[in-house]
Amino acid sequence: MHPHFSTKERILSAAEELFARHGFAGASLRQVTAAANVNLAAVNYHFGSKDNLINELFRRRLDDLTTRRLEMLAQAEAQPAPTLETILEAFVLPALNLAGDRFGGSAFMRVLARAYAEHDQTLRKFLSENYGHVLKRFAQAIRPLLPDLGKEALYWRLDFVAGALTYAMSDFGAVKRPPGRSEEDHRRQAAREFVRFAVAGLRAPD
Amino acid sequence: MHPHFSTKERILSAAEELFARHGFAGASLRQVTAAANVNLAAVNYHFGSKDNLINELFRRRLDDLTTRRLEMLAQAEAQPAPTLETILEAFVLPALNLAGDRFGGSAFMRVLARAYAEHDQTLRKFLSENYGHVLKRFAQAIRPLLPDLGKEALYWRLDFVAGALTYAMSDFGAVKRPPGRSEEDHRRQAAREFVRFAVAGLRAPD
DNA sequence: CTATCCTTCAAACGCTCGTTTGACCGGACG
DNA sequence: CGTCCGGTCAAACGAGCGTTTGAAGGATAG
Repeated sequence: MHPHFSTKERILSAAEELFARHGFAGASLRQVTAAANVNLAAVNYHFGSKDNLINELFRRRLDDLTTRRLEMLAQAEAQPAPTLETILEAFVLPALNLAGDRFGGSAFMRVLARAYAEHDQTLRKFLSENYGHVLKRFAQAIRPLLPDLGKEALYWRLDFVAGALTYAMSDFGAVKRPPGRSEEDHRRQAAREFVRFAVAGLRAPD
Repeated sequence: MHPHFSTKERILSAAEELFARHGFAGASLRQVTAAANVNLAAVNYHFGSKDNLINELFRRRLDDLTTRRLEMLAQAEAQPAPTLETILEAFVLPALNLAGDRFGGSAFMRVLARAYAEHDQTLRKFLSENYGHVLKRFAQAIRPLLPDLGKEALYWRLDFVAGALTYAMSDFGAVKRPPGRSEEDHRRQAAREFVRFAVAGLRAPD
């Protein structure tokens, strides 16, 4: 990789870290450009506005993430007898790999958790229009594997699963990484625990 | 709006709604005081600062919530053979009652969801210092009922349970109340679905 | 060489932010 | 009566906000 990062890339990375830490309204463009060692006006030159910078920040990561998720889902469904585990792993593992990305991936996961809590219309509209189909696609894949579950009960539980995943990704919880364990192992452990928990919860008798 | 409420209460309620919608940094004191029909300076007079207003906002709801949770937990443990279901109900029902509170309860749940995404030190420190003991208390109660589960796995799963509950109860979940059903019944149904899901998830093999 | 285009820069534009100030009101109390 | 005092008020404070501007690089093409 080229040792020198472009102005756009440095802005995106700095914004990712600062938005993760202080929120979209809480981190200013002056903080972002200072952290990126870039002139203040560069944001409006390259991205047009702060709102659009936020959109591009999501696009940079989510395009790749959704592609990989749908690829893994297709692989899972191509097998003769798809299991709930493999489908949930298709959802979780790409996010896990992104979170483990060498530069900024985990910061992006925290930004994503903020986006879920965000009720502001602009960002929610952008995300649901561009990436809303992925969740529906996974819901369709899970439905035939839980034939005894009522439609309403399934929706309840998918809500619970989404909440638990978001919560786990935002790294706020009581579980701290033990001193002797690597960050990589900690994430892998989280994914293992999550899939096990979610599968059992979804399979509970109606 | 509600002229018989005190200035402090009107500020807290307006702040709850606006912080839920726009975040702590995204909603200004001018918006809050305008919505509360109160002078701008009233916030600093009654609360000292915006940060402290946020703290008091959490204190108003969480003091009562944790008290009721611990009361119900004590009742569950007083029975000859406590079950996972009754213990989880002690955690869930008070939160659901709060969410269904006639004025502002659901807005507070959305604020709470934002607090989970918040990585800023001030709010996190306040919450963990004042209310962190509750989750530990429930963990102690649940532990003997899941003797085969490792300590770390238990904490992971309680994290998932708390996250699922929080996100399910802020109103951006998929499940809306059907027209023919009362709010009370809807809440009861939600509790049933959640406890069933959470019990199965906790009981998953380690 | 000059001309062109893309990018960077310091400076400034209105505007909104959280907070502070000092005056003013109205009931309580001697 | 006058004094006090918790509460409310309009106004202002300095700082920081997102965005815009116009000039200045710097590489490339003719």
